[in-house]
Amino acid sequence: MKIEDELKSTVEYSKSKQIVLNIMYTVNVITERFNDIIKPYDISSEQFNVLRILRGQKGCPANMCIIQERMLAKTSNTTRLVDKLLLKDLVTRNVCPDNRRKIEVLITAKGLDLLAELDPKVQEHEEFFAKNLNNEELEQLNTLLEKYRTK
Amino acid sequence: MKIEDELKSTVEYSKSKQIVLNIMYTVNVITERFNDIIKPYDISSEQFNVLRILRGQKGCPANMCIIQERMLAKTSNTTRLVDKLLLKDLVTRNVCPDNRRKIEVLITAKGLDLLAELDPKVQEHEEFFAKNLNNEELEQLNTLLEKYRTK
DNA sequence: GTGTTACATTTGTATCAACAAATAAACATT
DNA sequence: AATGTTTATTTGTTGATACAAATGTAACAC
Repeated sequence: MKIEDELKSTVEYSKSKQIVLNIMYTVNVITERFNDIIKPYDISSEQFNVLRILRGQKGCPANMCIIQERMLAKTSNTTRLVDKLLLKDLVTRNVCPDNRRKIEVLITAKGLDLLAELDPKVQEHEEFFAKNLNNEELEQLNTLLEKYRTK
Repeated sequence: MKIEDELKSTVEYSKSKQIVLNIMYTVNVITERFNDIIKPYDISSEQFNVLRILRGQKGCPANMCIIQERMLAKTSNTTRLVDKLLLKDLVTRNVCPDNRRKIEVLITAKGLDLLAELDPKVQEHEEFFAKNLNNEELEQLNTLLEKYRTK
């Protein structure tokens, strides 16, 4: 469905405006569905994102800087995100012995269990939309997005 | 730049995960730049969005339902968004005489002036990214996004 | 070793978003 | 005309976000 119709617009947008609104709108569609998935598990999508980053570290502790640069939304407050995860025993947080300015954050077994439980649901979510495109189209979309955001 | 590199990932993602992260990341890149533009004007991007919807009404008042269904983020609180615009004299709000459950929201001359001032900057913003793609690629990207989010 | 700068993270504050519950008017039914 | 139902909007509350300023630590110059 055209973006003008999704947003019930009476006027047609320029190509470049269409793209911006189209991407923004698509994110909201994706996010809405994703939030439904993780809602029963009592974590936010950004908290989930941090957990996934920590798992990606494969046992190697991550400091705040590393988490920040791997997060989707760079403006999020990493400290308070980790605070929340700490309260739920999904991560541990310790001052780095080599450099006391740094913080070592690690995912716990409980955190890993939660991710393992979510994995199939998250995969299903990703494939729910991806199944609308064939393999070549998926490649194209990825490539176009990469090219689009070049600064 | 590949999404894995943007997010400094050590592992490669599945195609479907790439798309989700790619779209999410691209929105953040777009939004970050857009917020820089509107920041000096002391309105949020959602407030700007509501103003644009109201201008699109071409003098015809919009009620809350109409605004809501045309907004990008359907979960936003329209009442309080309009509150903020009202405080800045960018819109007017009146009870609809025909149906007192409804509210008639109109953009003011001041609101229209603000939009007129922002128009070239917003257009420049949209074209900043769009210029990375040729006309055919822009079409393709729009089409792929539409197809992708089919439910 | 003292002072300066850079780095890593936290905290304060004000604003904004999410979701459920509440209100209030219009419409339908008997 | 009283009753229940639907529609349109608002409000309460809790939690998240954004940005600036503050804190504490390390590194380096001299």
